Amino acid sequence: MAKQKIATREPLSRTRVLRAAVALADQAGLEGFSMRGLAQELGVVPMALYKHVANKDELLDGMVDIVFSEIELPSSDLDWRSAMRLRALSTREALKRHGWAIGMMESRHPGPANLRHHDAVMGCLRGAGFPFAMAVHAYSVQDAYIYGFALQERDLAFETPDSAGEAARRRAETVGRLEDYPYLVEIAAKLPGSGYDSAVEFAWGLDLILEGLERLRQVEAKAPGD
Amino acid sequence: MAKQKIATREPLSRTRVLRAAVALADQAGLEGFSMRGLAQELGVVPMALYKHVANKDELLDGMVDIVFSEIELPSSDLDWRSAMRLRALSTREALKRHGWAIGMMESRHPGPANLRHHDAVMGCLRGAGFPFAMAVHAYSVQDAYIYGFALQERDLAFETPDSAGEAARRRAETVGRLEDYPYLVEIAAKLPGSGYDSAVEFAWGLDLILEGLERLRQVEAKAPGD
DNA sequence: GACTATAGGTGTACGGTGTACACTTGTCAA
DNA sequence: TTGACAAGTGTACACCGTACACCTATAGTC
Repeated sequence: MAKQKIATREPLSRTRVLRAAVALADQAGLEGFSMRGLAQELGVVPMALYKHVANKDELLDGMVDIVFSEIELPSSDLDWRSAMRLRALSTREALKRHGWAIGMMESRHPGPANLRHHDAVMGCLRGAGFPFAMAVHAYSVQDAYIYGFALQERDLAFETPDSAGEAARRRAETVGRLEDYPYLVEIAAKLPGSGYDSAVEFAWGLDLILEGLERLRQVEAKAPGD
Repeated sequence: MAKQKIATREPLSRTRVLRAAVALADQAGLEGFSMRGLAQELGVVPMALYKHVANKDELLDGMVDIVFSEIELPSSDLDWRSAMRLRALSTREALKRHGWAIGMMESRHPGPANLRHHDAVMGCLRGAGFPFAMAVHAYSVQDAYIYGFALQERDLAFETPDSAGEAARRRAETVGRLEDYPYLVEIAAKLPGSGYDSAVEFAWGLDLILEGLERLRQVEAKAPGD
C-alpha cells in the first residue's frame, strides 16, 4: 500500500510551465503574477521551476512567444489587404486574451513564433508589390496602431461601457470644475448612449490605414523602383 | 558653532519628490525605480516620502501627469491638421524622454494636465468640423498610433542603428536557420545602409493617418449631420 | 517666555519578491 | 549493485513597499 504511488502528479516540463504561466497571467495580470504563485498553481516548490526555465525573464520570453503563436499568419490566398486585415484582427484578439503581453510583444528576446510572424507579414507586403522602404513603413504603421490600440483598450476597459460617463464626472470633480473640460463632458454625455463598440472602433482606424497604404501602393506600382 | 544649522537641506515637498522621481525613472527605468532608491537620491529615509505621497501608485499617477504637462497642447491658431501634427510630435518627444511612462499614460488616475490635454485635443477636432462620432474615432486612431509607435521605438532602441543587422542575424541563428526567414534577412541586409530615421518613420505614418482623416472630414462636411 | 499642537523626518519590522546553493530523491544504464 | 543524472526540495539572502510608533523642530496661543 505504501508501495503504490499515491496519485503521482505528472512531472513538470518547460511547456507545462509556460502554459500554466500564461493561464496564471491571464487570470491574475502581470502584477499578480509571481514565480511563487506559479509554483503553487503547479503544486510544486518555487525553485522547482528553475529546472525548466532559466529565470523569470526567460519565462516571460517564452510566454510572449506563445501569444505570437496564437496570431493567425497572413494567408497567401488573399489579397494583401484582406490578409493584413485578418492578421490585425487576430492580433487584437490575442492581445485581448493576454492583456499582460501588450507592452512586451517587441521588447523581449524573440522566439520562433515571433520571427515567423514578422517574416510572414513582411513577405506579404513585399509580395504585394510594396518597395522595400515602403513595406517597412507600412509594417511600422500597422503594428504601432495595433499595439497602441490594444493598450488603450485595456486601459480604458476599467470603465465599463455605461459607467464611463459617471467615472469621467467623478474625475473632473476631483480635479477641477466640470466646466473646465467641456469636450470631456460631451464625451461623457454622448458616448454611453451611442452604442460604442471597441471592435468597430478598431476596424475603423485599421481600414483608414489600410486604405491609405493601398493608395500609396498603387501610385508606386505605376512608377516602380524597388 | 553647534548652533548654526549645518548645511540644512531644503525640505521635501510633493513637487520636489515628483520631480526627483521623474528624473530617477528617466535614468534608471521603471524596473530600476524604487521608493528606496528615490529616498536615497533625495538624501532621506524611505518613509519620509510617505509624508508627501500616499504610496507608490499615487506617486506614479503624479509622475505621469508631469509627462502630460510637457506635451504641447494643440494651438488654436493653426488648422486642425497642423495642430494635431505638432501635438503628436510633441507627444512622441515627451515619451522618448520618459520611456517608462509609455505604458501608463492612459492607465492611471488622470491628473489635471491629462484632462486638459484630452479636452484640448477633442476641442480641436470638434472645432474643425468633425462630427462627434468621427472625432472620437479620429482621436482614437491618432493616440493608438502615437502610443504604439513610442512603444516600438523604445523596444527596438536596444538595437543601435547599425547593429540591427547583426542582432537579427544572431537571433535567427539562435532560433533556427537563417533561410527560414528570408524577409528578416532582407531587412537585416538593407535597413542599416538605408539611413533609417525613426523620426521620419513616425512622421510618415502620422501623415498617412492625418491625410485619411482629412479626406473623411471633407466628405462629411459636404453632407453634414452632427 | 512657557506650553502645546502639528508637520516633517526617523527606525524598526513584516510580508512579499526573485533566485543562489546545497540537499534529497527517483530513474535508468552499465 | 552501482553510480550518474535529472527533477524536486529547503534554506537563506537581498531587495521591495509600507504600517506603525517614535522623535524633533517649528508655529501659535496664552
